[in-house]
Amino acid sequence: MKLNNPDLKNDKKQTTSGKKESCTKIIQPVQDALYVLSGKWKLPIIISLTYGNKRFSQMAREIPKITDRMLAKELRELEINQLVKRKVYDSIPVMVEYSLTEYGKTLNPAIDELYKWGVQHRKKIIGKD
Amino acid sequence: MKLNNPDLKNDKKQTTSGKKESCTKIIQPVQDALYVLSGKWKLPIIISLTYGNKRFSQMAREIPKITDRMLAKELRELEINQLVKRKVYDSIPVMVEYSLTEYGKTLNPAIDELYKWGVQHRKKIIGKD
DNA sequence: CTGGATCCTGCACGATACTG
DNA sequence: CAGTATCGTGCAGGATCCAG
Repeated sequence: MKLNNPDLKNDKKQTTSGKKESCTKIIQPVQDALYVLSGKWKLPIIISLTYGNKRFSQMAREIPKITDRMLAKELRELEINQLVKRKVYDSIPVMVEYSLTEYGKTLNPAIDELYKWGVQHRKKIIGKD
Repeated sequence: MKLNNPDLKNDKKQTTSGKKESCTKIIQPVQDALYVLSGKWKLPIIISLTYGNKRFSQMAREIPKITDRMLAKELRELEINQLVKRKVYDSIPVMVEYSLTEYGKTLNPAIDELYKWGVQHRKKIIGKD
């Protein structure tokens, strides 16, 4: 299982607004983030968990159109990347509770901005159709 | 050429922090955003352009590992989605200048958060290797 | 210099069936 | 309930060559 972006290499501080420095310094960390969040379902899963700990079937119901296979697969990757925690209760039948790790919660500001942009974008697209 | 997320449908206001409402209301706009930004290169291209208008070959040099084919393809999609402007100068040889539209610039906050998270993440990963 | 045309490959993702 | 196993497929994206 691949854990890290194979291109991980350098490091530097900077913010996207203002400075003139080489944009590749910005691009690399963004690509690192995209790598961990890659795929169609990781952000939806994370969002689902920011609204409370959930069980597998609960998430499967809440996330539109996701399949069991993809849910299981992406949850596994998110767990490996320590964004998601998995807790098994030895009841019958088995019950599994998923939750965000503290690290996972640090994605919240980024998700929030994406959400806000998405809302605007949706308005723009629907408006002119 | 597909322009819009085929699942475009509803709309509502909300922010990711705080409220209790159904998370699917959050998921949909985020997926809309991801749809427009999909692929390995769209954000890197946009970032490159937030640091100034660029010509094709300039971007090809600045964005690590991108191929001419992908650069052309993704620029086309970004132009269709009105995030990027394309201006042709009738010189010999032809010169083309790309720039962000005002709309494209509205992605800045989201990119900035992704960048900040990416920097932290890179530190975390490199730290424990 | 700015791309387009072709060819090729892997893998992301879906569908369906099955299990402890 | 919480997944796994298997199969099939499209398409994203790389490599290479060509063109106005």
